Amino acid sequence: MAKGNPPPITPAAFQVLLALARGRAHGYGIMGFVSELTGGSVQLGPGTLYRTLSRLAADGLVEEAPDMSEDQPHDARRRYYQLTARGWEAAAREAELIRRLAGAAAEAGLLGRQERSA
Amino acid sequence: MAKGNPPPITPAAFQVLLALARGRAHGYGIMGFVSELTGGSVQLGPGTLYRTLSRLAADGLVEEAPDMSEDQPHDARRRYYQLTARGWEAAAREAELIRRLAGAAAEAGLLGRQERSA
DNA sequence: CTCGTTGTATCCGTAGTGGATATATTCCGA
DNA sequence: TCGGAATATATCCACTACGGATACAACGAG
Repeated sequence: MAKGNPPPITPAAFQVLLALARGRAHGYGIMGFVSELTGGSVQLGPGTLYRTLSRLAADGLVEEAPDMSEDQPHDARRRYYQLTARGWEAAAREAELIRRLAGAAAEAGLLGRQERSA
Repeated sequence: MAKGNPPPITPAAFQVLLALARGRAHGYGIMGFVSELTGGSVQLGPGTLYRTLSRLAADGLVEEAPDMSEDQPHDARRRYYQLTARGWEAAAREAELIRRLAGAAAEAGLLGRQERSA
């Protein structure tokens, strides 16, 4: 599972990691979260989603969670996933890059001139 | 050139648009800018760069600039590009999305807990 | 029991990416 | 001024990610 060199994080993979950073979730829930977060401008199809999940699991960045929903009636179809420690690190690394891009965009005047101290 | 529906902005395309948002530049300069901005974690190969530039130009998001360097000895090889109005809008739209992702990452605790008012 | 919905999984065509290669121009040292 | 290294653009090819279609299992409502 765990590989020596850090595998590259694709855009879709980051969306999944970001969704799971807020807590464990199942595939369908991730789809909804991404669509909602991005206002519908990013929509993961089932193909992309489940293949991405499989690849992230194979790389040891996410792992299947034992399904803890006690208030829900327990849906046997759902498969819950959560971040591993390595997954969290990878997500944080990528998030830092995203933040830098957003900063550069702000400096270039692309954003509505947010208050930026520096 | 200009198309009816807004063409999707690929990751590489956004890097190029972001670089050009700071001012006109030539291909090789864009490569260096992207590599420097991202600390080397993102590197556009020549294939990706020039194909992306061609596609952006065909979509009317960038256009060739007439080369205005007066202090430089004028290098005839260089081809300068700059954003069009539509290119700026597309870049701004994409930058807004990036900013939202960064915000979500911060809320999830992925970033080093930057000061966020809300 | 039956039907529509939820949820997961796989397949396939398309497109973006990255690296190698080719070629022309400029710069610099001998 | 001659030649070689570096700069800069451009194209080609293999690989992989992506998106949509499709299939199928399990749940809930009537």
